[in-house]
Amino acid sequence: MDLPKQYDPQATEPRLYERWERAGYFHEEPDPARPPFIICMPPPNVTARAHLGHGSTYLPMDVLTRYHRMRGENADWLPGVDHAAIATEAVLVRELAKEGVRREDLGRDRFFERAWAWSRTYGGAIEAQFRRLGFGADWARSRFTMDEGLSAAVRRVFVQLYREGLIYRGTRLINWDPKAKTTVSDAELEYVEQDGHLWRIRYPFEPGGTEGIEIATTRPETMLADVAVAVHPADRRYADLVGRRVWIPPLLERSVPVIVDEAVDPGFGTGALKITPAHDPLDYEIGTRHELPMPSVIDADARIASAEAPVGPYAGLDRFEARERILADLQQRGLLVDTQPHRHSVATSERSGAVVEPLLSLQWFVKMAPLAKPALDAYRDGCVRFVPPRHGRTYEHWLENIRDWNISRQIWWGHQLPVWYTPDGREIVAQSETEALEIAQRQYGTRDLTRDPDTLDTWFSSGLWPFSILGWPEATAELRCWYPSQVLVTGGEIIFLWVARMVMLGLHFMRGVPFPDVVITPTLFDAAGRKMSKSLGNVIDPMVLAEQYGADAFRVSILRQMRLESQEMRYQESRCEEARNFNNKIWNATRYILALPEGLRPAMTLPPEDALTLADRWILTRLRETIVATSELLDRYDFGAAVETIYRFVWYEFCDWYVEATKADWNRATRAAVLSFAWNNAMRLLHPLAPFITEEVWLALPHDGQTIVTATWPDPLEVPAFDEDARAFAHLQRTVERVRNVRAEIGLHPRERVRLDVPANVPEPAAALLALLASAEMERSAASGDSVEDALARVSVRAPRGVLEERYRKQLAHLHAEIDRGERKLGNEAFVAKAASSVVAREREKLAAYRSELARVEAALRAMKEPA
RNA sequence: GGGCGGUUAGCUCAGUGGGAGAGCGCUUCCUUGACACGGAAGAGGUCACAUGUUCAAUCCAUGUACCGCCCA
Repeated sequence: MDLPKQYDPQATEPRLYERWERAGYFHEEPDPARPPFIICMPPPNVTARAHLGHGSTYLPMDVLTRYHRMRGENADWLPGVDHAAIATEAVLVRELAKEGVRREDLGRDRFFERAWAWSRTYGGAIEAQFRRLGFGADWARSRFTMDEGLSAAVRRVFVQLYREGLIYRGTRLINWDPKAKTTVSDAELEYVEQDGHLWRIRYPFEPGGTEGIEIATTRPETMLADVAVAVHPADRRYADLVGRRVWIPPLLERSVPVIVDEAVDPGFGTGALKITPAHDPLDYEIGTRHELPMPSVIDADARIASAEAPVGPYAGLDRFEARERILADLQQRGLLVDTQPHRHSVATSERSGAVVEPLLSLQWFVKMAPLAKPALDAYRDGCVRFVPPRHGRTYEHWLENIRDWNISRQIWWGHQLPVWYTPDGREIVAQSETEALEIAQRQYGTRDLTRDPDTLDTWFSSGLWPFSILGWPEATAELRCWYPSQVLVTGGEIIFLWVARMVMLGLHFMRGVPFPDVVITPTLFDAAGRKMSKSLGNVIDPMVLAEQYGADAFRVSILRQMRLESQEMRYQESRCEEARNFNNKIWNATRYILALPEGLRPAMTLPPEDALTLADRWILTRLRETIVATSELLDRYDFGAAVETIYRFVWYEFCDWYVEATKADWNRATRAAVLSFAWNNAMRLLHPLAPFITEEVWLALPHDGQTIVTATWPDPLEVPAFDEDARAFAHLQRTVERVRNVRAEIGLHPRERVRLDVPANVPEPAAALLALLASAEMERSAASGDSVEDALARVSVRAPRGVLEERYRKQLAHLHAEIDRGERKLGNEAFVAKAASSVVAREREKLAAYRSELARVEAALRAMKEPA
């Protein structure tokens, strides 16, 4: 076989993936005879393109599914796409605007058709990218949150929760996104630090008066809707002002009372807080407590407008224009006392980036407390476990401070509420229009219904994901076998947005948690520790990396950096290069094996144990240990350590030592079988992490079956281990290093041979190996030392006296220091008395070893000084 | 303001109550018949700081400083 010197992933990867998918290796049917291993893919947005973050979040799922598939489980990774209501609608509205068309001109039905068409076109894009990265999801089962089945599940859940009293309609303070013209939930806010101002403003006791109370605010435009000024009850500065009335500037057309409330922070600003219940969450709470009126002065376009309070000349102004005008007027009236720069967090919409305006509005809500309780209990009872565990705190904290969830959105793309109204405003909630009409006829004697135009928050449908994609509410085999799934893998930022809601809804509708384990993956940053963002220009496109270095290299580069406990990960592109080099190393080791002159037998069997050489025994022992360690690490979701373990075995043990050892003549009889056996096993261990190159190599070597994808996971019991021989080989390694060390000190050219005196009781194969690996010529000297290890330690290098003497002196200094340390430690009565006996014993052993080493070095030094 | 995490070699990060580690980078040598996307040898760290617990602390506890994430 003639293989190129360098591995070419670009030519290999797409070809292999196509074959895998066509052969259906990623597809499974529910099979109660085997343990299930199910992962529901967090559905990426239909608008999304693969970015580096998908690497850290989605790669572990692929690794786990592939690993469990190889273990013979009923393993399936269920993919899908989310309809991303606000983001998609924004894209479509922009597209329409280019054609000069408004959403309303098109009409709801045609808009909906267009959104569907758009989703069909772009929804596949990210799945194609995932394929390029080697993700082995069961694409035939891919679902879209807008599919008919999933939509039916959404209606069913809405109707049931409504009938249970867990969904209601009411007027509450909500977060209004004035750009997207819709509500957004608390969880969709992003708090952005901004430079603003803190203005001190005097509210006079009399219009035109100079006496009054000073308040501090960052939002003067909301003054128009003020209904009170509040101070802390214990704040003595204002005690005698409580109960008085002050006039609201700048119009001075209304007066409001000074009240007390515990929620006021006396240390912030002046300690006096203006209360605007209709435009601030804290003020809303205070207003509710004190039963204050709640006039609104800002409309859905974020402009000043009101029928409930005078807004004077500001009517029609944008909220930020109004702020400037009001400040100017306050200044003119002498009511603006002070202006300070002030940095604070401003709530913005995650989707549109607009500054969110709290508004009072009639909306639909889910009553969360009754759903949160079981979700909290499930966590506390250990039915839901977070990895790493500390993330459980976030989950707990959110559920303990749960607030009702605003689920209605004023957009068209999404699941329209299954709610109809009679002409006199009674609400009917039903699975279908037919059912709604029946109810209307029966209860209210009318068939004149209007459907609520709002749609549901996208997260409402994703909350049902773990069972809706299995066919719920139909009683499918998938639902029976595959609920709950085995593990959820996702990013920390959606623990409450998504994870907690899935648990709540899973418990409520399926009577069980949707997954026992939740693995939270780290957030990706650039090498300098900055978040990746387009504006910073530091984003790295995984597709570019895959093209440049290969998908395997990209995968290994990410997985290798993942640490179980860390919450952030700095990505360095150099890691990708290293991983590519690693793949090239694998490739070339394979070339070596395939080019062995004696050839490979097609069957993958090991020679009889008594034929195995020292090196064979060592690499097989290490292989077994590596299999055990890798399996344990994958079971614990410790991907970084798993990669590291295999990496070490492949490069530093198999390639650097074993392959080199097989170049010795005495190793010829067994090497072909051991090389192909160990390499076959190593490829299987590595396959979940780097699927492509392992398949390519596995197919080229002796193997059983059609593909490594469904090959069995290596079994440590099928690999013989020889602990004692492995230790002897390790001693040989140390001896080789020692000799190389001296060579370097002498400055010997690599091709020049160094001469060694090797004690006669070092067995011939070991001596030959030593000579090969250290590039030495040996002469046998008298047997010495009572074990092979000891004899190896007595191997001596022939080198100029000065070099050796220098070397011995360094060794002596080191040994004296170690012996001194050990003697002091063992001489300490407290240590011997109180330390664990095993620790003391180990110290004694170490001391004895150092002493005999010292004797050996001293003898060598003496022998060298004696004239021959 | 609340919660959580980090500070170990130039960089990115492992790690353990008992002799400081890896990869990259750096220095020197090497086109040895798998691989220069390679091989060999080497330099480099008072494990942020302070106090405490302990026979023993980089590791445990408390505090300080700085950095970051999430939430309000």
